Amino acid sequence: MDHQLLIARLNEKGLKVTPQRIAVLNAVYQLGGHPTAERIIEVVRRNNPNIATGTVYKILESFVGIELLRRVKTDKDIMRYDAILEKHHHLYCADSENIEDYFDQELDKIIEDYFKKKEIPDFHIEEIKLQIIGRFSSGS
Amino acid sequence: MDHQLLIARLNEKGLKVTPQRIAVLNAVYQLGGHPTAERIIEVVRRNNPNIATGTVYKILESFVGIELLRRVKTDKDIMRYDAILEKHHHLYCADSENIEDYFDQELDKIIEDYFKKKEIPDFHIEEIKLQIIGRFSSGS
DNA sequence: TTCCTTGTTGAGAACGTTTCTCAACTGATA
DNA sequence: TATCAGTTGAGAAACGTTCTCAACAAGGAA
Repeated sequence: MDHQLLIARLNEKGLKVTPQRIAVLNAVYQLGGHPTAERIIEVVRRNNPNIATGTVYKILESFVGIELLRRVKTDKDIMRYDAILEKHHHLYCADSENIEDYFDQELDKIIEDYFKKKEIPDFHIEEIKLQIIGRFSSGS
Repeated sequence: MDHQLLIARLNEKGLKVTPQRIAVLNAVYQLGGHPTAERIIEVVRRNNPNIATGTVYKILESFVGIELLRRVKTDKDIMRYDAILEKHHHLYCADSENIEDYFDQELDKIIEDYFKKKEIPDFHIEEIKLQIIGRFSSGS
C-alpha cells in the first residue's frame, strides 16, 4: 500500500497520520508474511528507537480496527499480524511455527457455491477461512 | 467418553489415572462447547478445591498430547479446549466470543476430493479446518 | 516391611505478551 | 493566545500460562 492510500484510509477513519503509524505499517510490509508484534517492534525501532512498546501495540490494534491488518492465530499463543491483500487462507506447519499464505479462487468459488445452496441454520456467513494443517516438504 | 475408555487411553500413553485428571476431563465434558482454561479450573475446583492452576494446565496439555482434547483458537488471546468427537469445523461469531461446532461431511468430501486432484506445491495436507465467521441470527 | 524409582501434585514465583495509566506533546481551531 | 482532541513515550500493571521445586503416592525390588 502506498502512502496516498494509507493517508486516505487513516483520514477516512479519523486517525491522524503520524510518523509512528507510517513506520509500523512499513515494518509490517517490509517483514511480509505473518510477523509477531515482537518482530514488528524490532524493525520499527531501527529507524525509530524511542517508540514505546505500548505505542506499537496501540497502532497495530488501530490498524486492525480499520482493517488495514488482521490478527492471525497459531495454535500456540502469540499474536501475529497479516497485511490484508486479498482473500486467502493459511497453511500451518504441524511441526513448526511457520505459516504460509494460500490463495485459491477456484476453491473459494466451490465453497461459496456450496453455501449458496446450503444454509447454516441461524447463522449468516460473512467469511470463510481455511486452516490447512500439514507439513512442508522442502525446508521450511 | 466413559471411564473405561479414558483409563485405557491414559494407560496406553503411560499416564497415570489420577482423581485430578478425571476431574479435569469431567469438567470439560460437563462444560461442553469450547471452554477456556479459566472456566475449567472453576468447575474442577467445585469438587476439588485445592487443585492448583498449574496442575490443570499441565493436565490439559497432557490431554492435548494424547489427543483427548484439542486447542481451539479465537482471534482474541485466550486458549480454549475442545473435546474431540469427530472431524468438525467452527462457527465464530463476529461480534462475540461465541464459538459453535459445525459438522458437514458433504462439504468435507467436496474439499477432500478437490485436494485429491489439486496438490499444494511442497505441502502435504494432514487436516483442513474451516473457520466460518459470521453472525448468529438468534440470540447467541 | 523398608527402600528406591517414577510420575504427579500443590504452591507460588516467574515469564512473556499485552493493556493500562498518565503526563507531555502535537497540531488544529477559535 | 488559549483550548481542545488525539497521540505518544515510559513504565507499571494485568493477564494467561509455564516453570520450579519440595512433598506425596504407587509400584517394584530387596
